[in-house]
Amino acid sequence: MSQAAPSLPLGSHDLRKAGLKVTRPRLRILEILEAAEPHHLSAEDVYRELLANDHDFGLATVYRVLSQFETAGIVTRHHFAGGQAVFELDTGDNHDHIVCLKSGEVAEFKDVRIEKRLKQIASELGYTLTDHRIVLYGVHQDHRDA
Amino acid sequence: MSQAAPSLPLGSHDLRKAGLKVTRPRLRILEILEAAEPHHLSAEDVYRELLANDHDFGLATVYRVLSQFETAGIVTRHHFAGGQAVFELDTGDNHDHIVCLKSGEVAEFKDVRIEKRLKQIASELGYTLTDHRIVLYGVHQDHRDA
DNA sequence: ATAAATGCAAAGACTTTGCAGCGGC
DNA sequence: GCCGCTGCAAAGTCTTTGCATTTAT
Repeated sequence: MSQAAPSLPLGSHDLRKAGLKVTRPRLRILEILEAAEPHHLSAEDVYRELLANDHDFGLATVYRVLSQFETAGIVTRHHFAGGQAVFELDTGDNHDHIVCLKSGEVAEFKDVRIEKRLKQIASELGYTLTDHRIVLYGVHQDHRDA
Repeated sequence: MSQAAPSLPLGSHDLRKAGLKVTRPRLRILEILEAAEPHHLSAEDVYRELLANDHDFGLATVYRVLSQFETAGIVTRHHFAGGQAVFELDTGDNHDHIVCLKSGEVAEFKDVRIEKRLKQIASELGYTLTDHRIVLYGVHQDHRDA
């Protein structure tokens, strides 16, 4: 009987392209990142998710894979708070973030005007802009009280 | 002979205002931060500076003092690279930073247009903006080759 | 005098690394 | 079968903390 489903799991392509072997941990981590809502997960978050649904994987592997993904441009690493790094799938749209100081929630936004202006500023200072990070800190109206 | 100089070392006022005792380590750290060029020092940087010119102070004290200063609003903590935090005197002008990916140098800039726009964006998302961080990553023209 | 600040060393949080065995290709 | 990947545990880096002593007020 013929098999209609794709012969390779989703995400394999990205891994191949990055020169990474298609392994179970890597695929699962990709899945977890894709499914994540909000998009930002710490290594521990990913690890817990793995433990909950899978056989055992090592935390070290999570860190290794996330670092490899970062190098490959598959994920982006952020340092919102301080201690822990968080990772998110790099969708290529290069959005920015706003963090609620009361609830810790992270929302996303993107603004072309700002990006244009930043590029201009960099240029005025003698830099060729490669990337940028904007993090806004504020209080969301739903958490004024807290 | 009368003494024209102020009776208290520079910086004492800021410390008092913050409810912190005026101690030698705190004054020295303030001085070091004021003199720093560029403005951004890691705890280790401050520590080395202390060791070079003073009796022995502990690295733990440096961290403690910098944290207290941060709480008091005297300094701001940044996480440009990843690993190490860097500190700079909070001059109140709330400028932003651009990091050269080749040399690691950090330059500063300030742009009111961007700040206005960010405030607006936050507001549109339902947030009251408290603070923001912008870090640009690029290559300075002097380090294209490196 | 009293409470706070310091130094030291030890502990902590987060992340990376070494190595023997397992698993894609 | 080969080379890369994984798990485990150990090491690393940066930062914080406990406690006895010193210091500012």
